[in-house]
Amino acid sequence: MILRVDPSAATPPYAQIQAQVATMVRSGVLPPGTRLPTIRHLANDLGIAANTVARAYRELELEGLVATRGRHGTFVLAPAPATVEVAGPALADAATAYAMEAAHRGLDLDQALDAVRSAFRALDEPRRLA
Amino acid sequence: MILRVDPSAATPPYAQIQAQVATMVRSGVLPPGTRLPTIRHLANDLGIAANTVARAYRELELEGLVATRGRHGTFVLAPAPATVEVAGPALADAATAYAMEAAHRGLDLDQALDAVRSAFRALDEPRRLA
DNA sequence: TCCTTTGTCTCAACACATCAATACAATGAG
DNA sequence: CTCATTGTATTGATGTGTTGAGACAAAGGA
Repeated sequence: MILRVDPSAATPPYAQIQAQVATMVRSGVLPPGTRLPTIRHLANDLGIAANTVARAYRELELEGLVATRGRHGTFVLAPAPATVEVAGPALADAATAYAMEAAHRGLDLDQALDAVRSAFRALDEPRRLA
Repeated sequence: MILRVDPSAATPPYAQIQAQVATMVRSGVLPPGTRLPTIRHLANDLGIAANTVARAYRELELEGLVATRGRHGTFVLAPAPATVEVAGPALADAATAYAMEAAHRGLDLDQALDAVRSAFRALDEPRRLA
C-alpha cells in the first residue's frame, strides 16, 4: 500500500485516498478479497487523523468498491462492470458540469470531445505510479 | 436584460450572472457594442450587492467577453472564435477533472465521451430560456 | 468473561469562498 | 470647476466543507 497524500493540493486528503484506492481496485493492483490497512494504521502512516481515512473508506463503500466486515477490517470487492447507467447521477453531473464549462467558453461538441480525449491520454500516461 | 439569480443554487450568484451573460454574448443575444447595465442598477434589480455584480463583470472581462470603459460603463466585445487552445488551461482542467471522475468510476474513453454527448444534448434542449 | 482491535459517531476548530457594505478613484458632462 | 456616475478596492460577516481528537459500540480471541 503505497499511498501519497498532499495536504496542500486542491482535492482534499480524504478524496485523494479515495481516488487512489479506487484506481488500484479497478486496475487490479488490489484484487478482490484484499484486506485494506486499518484506518488507524493508514492514518498513522500518512500522518493524518483516523477520521480522514475513515471517510475515504466510507465513500469507497458507497461506491461499492470495498466492504467493511466489522471486526475483521475492510476488504476489496469485485468491481461491478462499469456502464454509463450504473455510474449513476454523479457521473452525469460531472458530464453536465464539463459540458457547461465548455459551452460557456464557446466550444462546440467536437471540440469538447477532443479535449476529453486529450485529458484521457494524459491520464494514462503517468500511470507508472501506483 | 432578463437575468435570474437563485441564491440557494449550488453555483454562487456571481457565477450565475457570469454564465448567463456569457451565454447571451456568445449566442448573439447581446451583440458587440451593447452596453451592459451598470453594476449598481443590475444589483438593484436582482436584489443583491453591487460587489457581486462587479465580480461577475470582472470575470467576464478576464474571459475577454466584455470591456469596461471607465466612466462609460461596460460593453460587449466580439467574442474570439473559440478553439481548444485558446480556451486555455481552465478548459483543460475541466476536461482533466471530468476524465478523472470517469476513469475513477471505471468508464473507458468511449463511455465517457457518450456521457458528454448526452450532456451537450441536454444543454441545448432547454435553451428556450435566455 | 475480559480485553484488544475493528469501524462508527459526535463535536469543536479551522480554512476557504462568497457576499454585503462602504469608502475610494477616475472621468466626462454641465 | 464642480459634481454626479462609473467601476475598483478594502474590510468584515457568514456559511460550508474538511480535518482532528476523542468517546463509543461491536465482536472475536485468550
